[in-house]
Amino acid sequence: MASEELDVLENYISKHNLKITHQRRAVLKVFLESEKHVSAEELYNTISKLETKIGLATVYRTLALLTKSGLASEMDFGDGQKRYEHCYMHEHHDHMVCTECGKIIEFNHPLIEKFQEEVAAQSNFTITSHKLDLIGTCSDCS
Amino acid sequence: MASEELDVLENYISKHNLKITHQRRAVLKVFLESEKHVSAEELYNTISKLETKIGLATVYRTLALLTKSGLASEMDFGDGQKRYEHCYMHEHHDHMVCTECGKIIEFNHPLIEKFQEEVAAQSNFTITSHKLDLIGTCSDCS
DNA sequence: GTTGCTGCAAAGTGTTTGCACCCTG
DNA sequence: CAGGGTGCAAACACTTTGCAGCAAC
Repeated sequence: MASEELDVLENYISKHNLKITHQRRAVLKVFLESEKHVSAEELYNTISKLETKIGLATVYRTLALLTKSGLASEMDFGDGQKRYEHCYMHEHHDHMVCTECGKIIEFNHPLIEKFQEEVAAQSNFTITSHKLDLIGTCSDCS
Repeated sequence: MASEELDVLENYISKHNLKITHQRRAVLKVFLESEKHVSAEELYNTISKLETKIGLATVYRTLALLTKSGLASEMDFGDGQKRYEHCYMHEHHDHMVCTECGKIIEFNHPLIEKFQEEVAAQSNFTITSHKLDLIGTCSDCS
């Protein structure tokens, strides 16, 4: 685990009187190595296949910690579970979700973002975040 | 209950060898009279305040039926429960969700729609549906 | 009178929490 | 060695399901 991300986590942890534990390192490591949109359960399964034995509750708690420290962000694609995405040094983007194979393609379209702001301004609405998901089938599945 | 919607429901029901019951009428009625984005629980509470005594399970089952018959559509705003929106003769729109008061403002921006299609086409992705939610605070709350 | 529908309570999900013990700093 | 962290199991919130009796056609 080379990483800047560990620094971010340790920084957050020391600022909040928390502690680095081997469980937290393990969850962070596997999270960073995982594909983009993991659920807590998937992360737990992956970790369990490796030597380390970690409780599912700890995975949830650590994901909450990563979210608070700015390394992960919670996503909800409506499949019944929260998914977590890397967000350290990672630009904003939206998603196309393939209903056949589950693949998630990321994209970004500056004009869409711009029009969102425009439309919000018309209603005096202050955007704090947004999500745009296109649901359908990807090129492999259609 | 004047409505065309009842016709749609009865039509779907007769086509599928199902039955019209007073519970189904009651759920449909209250659903149609409700504001745009109700949850099953809210619908259940509203119905319970009126004379009729209907089981929560029936509300869930009827909402599933309404969804299949094209009168309602399921939404997930990430607040932990499914919400249902009228969709018979109702144009597509997106949502601004106020995190303070829960208000949901609907909007539609043709160009945003257009760019979505454009960006999907670039990836050979076939859109079947999409959702765009702007999260933030409305004019009353900010 | 079939066959689908209902209410109830039990079972299921995914996630959170209380608690006694453990480990980090 | 103090205070936070962990595992476990129980608790949770929302939704679904099994079943015996009921009602619509």
